[in-house]
This record gives sequence, structure tokens and C-alpha cells, in this order.
Amino acid sequence: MARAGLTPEIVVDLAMAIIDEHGPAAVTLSAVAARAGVATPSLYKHVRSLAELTELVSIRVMDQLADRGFAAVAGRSGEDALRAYADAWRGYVKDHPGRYAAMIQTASPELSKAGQKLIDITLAALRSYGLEGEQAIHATRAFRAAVHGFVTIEAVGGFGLPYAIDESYHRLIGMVIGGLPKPV
Amino acid sequence: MARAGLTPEIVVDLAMAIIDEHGPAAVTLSAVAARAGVATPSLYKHVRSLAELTELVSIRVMDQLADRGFAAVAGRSGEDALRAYADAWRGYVKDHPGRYAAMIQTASPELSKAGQKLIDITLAALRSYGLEGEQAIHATRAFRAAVHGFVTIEAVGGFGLPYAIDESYHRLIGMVIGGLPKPV
DNA sequence: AGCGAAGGCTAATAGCATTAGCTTTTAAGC
DNA sequence: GCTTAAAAGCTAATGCTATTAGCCTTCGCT
Repeated sequence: MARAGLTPEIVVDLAMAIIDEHGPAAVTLSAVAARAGVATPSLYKHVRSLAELTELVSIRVMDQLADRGFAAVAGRSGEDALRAYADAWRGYVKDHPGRYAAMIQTASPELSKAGQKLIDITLAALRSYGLEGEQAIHATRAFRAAVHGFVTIEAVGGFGLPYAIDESYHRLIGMVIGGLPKPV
Repeated sequence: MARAGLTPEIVVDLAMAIIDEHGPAAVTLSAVAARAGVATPSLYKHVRSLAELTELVSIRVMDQLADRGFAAVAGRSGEDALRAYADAWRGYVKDHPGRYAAMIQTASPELSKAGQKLIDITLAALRSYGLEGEQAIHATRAFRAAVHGFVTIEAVGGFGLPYAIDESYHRLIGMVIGGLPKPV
């Protein structure tokens, strides 16, 4: 019988498809194996465990998020860059709420490397503010926390009526931006 | 043999103890039953399913959070009230990171009622700002998002070096407060 | 005392991750 | 082209999980 020709990357692809269709909780090795047309234990030739697979998924999601963010920030600066990044971030979550949910419920050393990309992009967007050291850290944390908090609540439908959510987000980002020193 | 004398409340108590000691992932009906000194299926006399138990746990956590918040806001107004609420919220998460993690990975209709308490407290803290309708909604969402985002990232150790985190939080809350119209 | 409900039990089922060990395919080197 | 060894698949088995069914016992009330 011909081989399925799996790789770790393809296994992650399949897991992502399951997340998109049925949510993060539906990601089991059985489900992935069924999609791959393979017996469950065969997956262990490509991933060490379910835990490793979910970690790889998280890294993939962070990378996708970073790609969108990077594209949004490129060629912009100051408030413009920050707002574009914030919108790109939220756009990704709205397009793929399951993926973001899958991402946030995993933590590991490997993951922090992927997460660093998101921080680096924030720093890049903040560059024109000329913040140094501690000031840059505070600004980055504030931006991350505001964006992540808003988008997380929205993804689980936590805002109740979906009334004027765009405007609420715009204002929150405006509060963060307004609390920064003026760009040089 | 004497009965264990369980109630749904006690079952939730035991689940909370497991969360505090071993994290949310360790909450299984087996583990709870072992702690209760009872066979696993006996728990079904008190909770309908594991899903219901985790939901009850989330509601309990939200209630505890609301109690702390209520106490913090009582007798304060304006910026003072908002900062006290923000500090109480974060204090709870620092005291019980596992509980907060357990809370955020559950969503259901029953839960939104408990979540409404947290929103009501925010509205109360905002009262002296005299915000009406849409303005109050935007302000509440911004506050929730900022607080929730920050404490969530902190709870998973997402800020890397634990350097000056108090100050970062203080500044973020300051950004939100600074973006509100002045209290009347 | 007796009766019914509530709270406990054991046994059984089904789904899950994981490990062990075997077989087949594939690709590389001669 | 043949050999060979690693890579990639398989089946079988283990042990954990939630859940259901059906039974027994304890408790509270009359």
C-alpha cells in the first residue's frame, strides 16, 4: 500500500483544519489520524505526543499572526503603525477564532521564541516614539495586554451584544496610544 | 458505611483545591472522587457531567472575583475606584492563577450571568464619570479588556522577566483612565 | 417501624493516548 | 539491478478517562 507521506508540517496542517471546523477541543490524535488516512499510532512517527502537536499548532498560529502583523506594520510608523498592527491582530482572530483559542491555552519554552516575534513587531511599531529601555517595556506590555484582552473576550463572545465593537476597540487602542509620549 | 455527605458545593470545593495544587488540567472526576473518598460514578449524583463541574467552578471563581472587586470599589469613586478594582482583580489572579486559568477556558450561558457581576462592578466604579449608554459600554469594555489581557498574560508568565510588572500595570490602567472623560 | 428518596456502590462500555514490536515501503549505495 | 537499512506504516495491548445501568444501603419523615 502506498504511504500517506506525512510530515510534522502536514500533521499540523490537519490539526489546524480540525480546529477551524470543530474547535480546539476536537483536536485528538484519533481525529488527526482519521483525516490523514492513517492509524492513530502512526502519528508518533511524526510528533512525539499530543502535547507536542498542540505546541506545534500554537507556534504555527503565532507565526501566522506575526506574518500578518509584520505586513501591516511595514511602511508605517507612529500611531499609524500601532493601529495597523492592532487591526491586523484582531483581524486574524476574527478570521480564525479557533486558532487563537488553541494558541492561548498552551505555554512552553519553545513557544516563547515564537511569541517574541509578536513583541518585536510591537517594538518596531513603537520605534518612532523613541522609547528607551524601561519605557519601551511598559509601552509594549500595555499594547499587548490591551489587544490580547480585547480580542480574547471578543473571540469567546464575551461582549454580549455585538454592538459597536469596532468602535470600542478603536477607542481602547486610542487610550493606549494617547498614554504614550508623543513620537519624535 | 457512613456517607460521604457530598453536595454540589463540596464537589466544587474539592475541584478548586485540585486546581490550586495541580492546575486546571488535573481536574478529573477520578481525582475529585479520590479526594472525596468516593467512587467516581458517585459524583454523578451531584453534578451532571465533568463539563457541568468545570462550569460550576468557573462560576465560583467569577463570584469570588466579584466579591473582591465589590469590596474594593465600595466607598470609592472616580479614578480611585477604578484603580482599586483593577488592583483587586489582579490580586486575585496572583493569589490563585490556576483558578483564573480554569475560569477563562469555559464559556456558557450560565456563566454570562456570573460575568455580568464583574461588568456591573465596573459600571459602578465608572459611575462618577457620568457616562451614558454607548459611552459607558465603550469604557467598560476598555477596562475589562485591559485588565483581563494584562492579568492573563501575567498568569502564564508571558511577560518574560518579572521586571517592574506592577509599574506596567499601573501605567496601563492609567492609560485607560486617562482616555475617559473627566468625572463630573 | 416502615417507606421512599437520596446517595452510595460495582460492573460494563467506549474513547482516548501511548508503547511495543512487527511488516512494508522507500531510497541510497554498490 | 540488488541489497540493505532506515523510515513509515500496521496491529495488539495497556491504562486512563467519562459515562451509563442497575443494585443496595442509608437517611429522614411520617
